[in-house]
Amino acid sequence: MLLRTTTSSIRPVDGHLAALAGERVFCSEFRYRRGTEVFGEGEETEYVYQIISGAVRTYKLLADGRRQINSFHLPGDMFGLENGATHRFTAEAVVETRVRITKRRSLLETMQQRESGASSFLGLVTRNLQHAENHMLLLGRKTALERVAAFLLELDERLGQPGILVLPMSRRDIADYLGLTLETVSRACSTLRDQKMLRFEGATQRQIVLLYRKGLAEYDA
Amino acid sequence: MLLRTTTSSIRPVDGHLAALAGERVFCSEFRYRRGTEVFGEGEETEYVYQIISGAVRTYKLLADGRRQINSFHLPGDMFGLENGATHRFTAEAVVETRVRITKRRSLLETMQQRESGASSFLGLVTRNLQHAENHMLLLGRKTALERVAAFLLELDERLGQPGILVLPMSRRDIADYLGLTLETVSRACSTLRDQKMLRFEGATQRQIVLLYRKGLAEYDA
DNA sequence: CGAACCCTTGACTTGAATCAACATAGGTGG
DNA sequence: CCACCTATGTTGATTCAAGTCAAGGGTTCG
Repeated sequence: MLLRTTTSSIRPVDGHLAALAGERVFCSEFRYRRGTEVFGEGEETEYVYQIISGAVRTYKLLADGRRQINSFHLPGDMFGLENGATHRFTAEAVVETRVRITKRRSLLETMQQRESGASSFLGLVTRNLQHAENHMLLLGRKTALERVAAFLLELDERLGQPGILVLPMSRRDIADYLGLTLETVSRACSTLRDQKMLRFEGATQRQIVLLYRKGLAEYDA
Repeated sequence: MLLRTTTSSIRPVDGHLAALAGERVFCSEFRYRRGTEVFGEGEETEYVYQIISGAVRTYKLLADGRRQINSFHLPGDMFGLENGATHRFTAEAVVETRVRITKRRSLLETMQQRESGASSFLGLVTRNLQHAENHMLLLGRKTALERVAAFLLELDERLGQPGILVLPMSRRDIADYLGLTLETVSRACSTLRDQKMLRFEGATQRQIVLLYRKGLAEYDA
């Protein structure tokens, strides 16, 4: 699945990845077209990725095609750094996405030399675990409306622009993240719109303005 | 909630916890009555625990009482060791449970002195994350029958005695782990019994003999 | 301009939840 | 040892939240 477009040959760059690993780590930039795979479940964990722009989804599949998206990765987020030798899920570009790539090996070596590096790695895994724990509560016990409200608040926090969401992912992606169907997600959004908690902006339904975050937070429970 | 019964004063013991942390770490044994809290969400992470006998559930609650059990901890398992300063969920004894307790501080210090110690801690967090990832797939996308089949296979693997399960937890606990109601869990067990995939043994419904694990694994998908 | 998506909405179906009744186990105290 | 009580578990009847099926409109892009 190497549909990568190299936009710059191997060179040192600044930013989180480089900062985390030290100046001597060399990174390169790649570009993934929407829908292309970054890595697959079971593949060797050779690289570590950081998103420059765009978005990536990581997911697991059941034999009959049912999909569960673990998480969305947005600009600034690192992903693909794992303890084991193989990836436990698939990563795909949600939209045209630029990523910074580093050899896992060189990053880990640099990490081990530094106190803060090791705790960064642990911190990364811990943050993922924490997110997973909260998501299990959502998937196991929340209603459709609560899930969608929680999703909107989560993305609102992560996308920078408070109150204004430009979602990179489709309703189907959201559904597979929240353990729902795309129709149910759509209906929940419409319900929240009717309740004046949000408003669609512009031509598409992917630009959302949050009008009453307190109300959403109450749904979030 | 300090209903602990000290069965031995502070003394060194062998076993995983001690082995992991080195001989110099002092542990003590405690006993928790069924239903008593080991630690609560938000409490300081002062101790690390390892189960000698019994079982512990860790869970999160919503405001209205809905509960999601993250995981069950069985003899040999460590729990309560976290990166942050506070626990992210509550831990309770499912049945009368004996645990070995160590001061988190002394364990972590000993860990930091050892190469293998640090990687053990990371390994622990990674295993938890991996379990959570699989559980999200279950909670988000599997049917009731698939969930119960997966649960039985998971416990079969972890309880040592292959094919023979003596469940320490109630149907309600199982339900709150699988994102179902206790009635649905009960019905699923009955269905699997009618399909000759399992058999109840003895007086209670908590002793289960797996008759056809291959069939269960197919449900697991 | 047409084709492929994406999203919404309506009608209906269904899997699991809820409500309810009952059986049995296990613990307690007389 | 038995009578009682509370926990727990099963099963049946019914309801309901979310899934499925279907139609139609809007955007995007080759």
